[in-house]
Amino acid sequence: MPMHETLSATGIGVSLFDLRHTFESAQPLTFYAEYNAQSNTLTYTSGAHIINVGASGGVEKGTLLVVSKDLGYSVAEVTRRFRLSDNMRSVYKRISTDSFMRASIERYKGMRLTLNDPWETTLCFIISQFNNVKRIGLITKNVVRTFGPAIKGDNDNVIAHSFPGSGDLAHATIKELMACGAGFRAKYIKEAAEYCTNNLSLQGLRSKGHDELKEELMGISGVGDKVADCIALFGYGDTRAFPVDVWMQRAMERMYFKGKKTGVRKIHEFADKRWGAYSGFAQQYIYHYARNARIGVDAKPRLGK
DNA sequence: ACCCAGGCGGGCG
DNA sequence: CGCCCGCATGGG
Repeated sequence: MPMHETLSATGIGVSLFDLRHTFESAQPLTFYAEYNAQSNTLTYTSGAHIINVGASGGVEKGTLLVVSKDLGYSVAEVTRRFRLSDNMRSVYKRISTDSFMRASIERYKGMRLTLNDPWETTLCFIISQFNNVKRIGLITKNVVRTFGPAIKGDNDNVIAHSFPGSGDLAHATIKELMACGAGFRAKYIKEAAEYCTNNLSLQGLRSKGHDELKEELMGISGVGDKVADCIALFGYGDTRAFPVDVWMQRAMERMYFKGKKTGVRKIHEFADKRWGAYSGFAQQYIYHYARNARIGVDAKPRLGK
């Protein structure tokens, strides 16, 4: 009879932190974590660990309550995952380049970039292609439930699944992946899993610079320029990365190119010149604002002064 | 019914 | 190179 492991908890002081905006801004945790808006709490897995995070207090100054069976691991995990060492005051100073950016920062103040496992990020964003946020989450959770190693509770009952590693998916069949709803991405998922298990060490790319990192990532089946930017940003913390999806393209054209059709290359050049190593932060604020305000679809954004 | 979604691979010019 | 097309599927 194993000793009953009890949960323990501790609080971390945070400033300029908003759990809801962070969760809702279509980063990897959006696709496989569980968020409770009522209690402002988030539950997710990290390896075989189950982590519970609750945010309280204000956005300017608040507390992150961490609850788990292994506090040492979990506090380190939360600190890394939510990039708590980012000084948002200086980030905002660096990306407040115009009234649109100031409006987005004001509206989504405290939204953070997250830093996730490279393979988890790769899988999430292969699933993301030509897809919408709700269905990305649906498919990702199906894949986790189907292929992720079981996490068992005190009664030996399955209470959750770890995120499946590339090795767990390398032997998946197309049929099984289709049953998860992956559609035409099933082939990409299988090929990417095989490649990242047998031919490429994602962990080994951590020391690469922006350009070489993207180039290596684009060697993975189902990973093109945009998905490579997402993996670089959310999986490696490469904040020079500036993913341009359809929402970003429309918003950038509307806000910075007088509404004219503009190629992704030009948009990248513009972002790099304007925000440099902070482009990834700028991107997240532009993306989240654009998607919620439906910029370029059916509404005009209201700008601050 | 119709259009769209955090795009990519492949084929063609 | 760049351009163009098909692609599974469910939400709005």
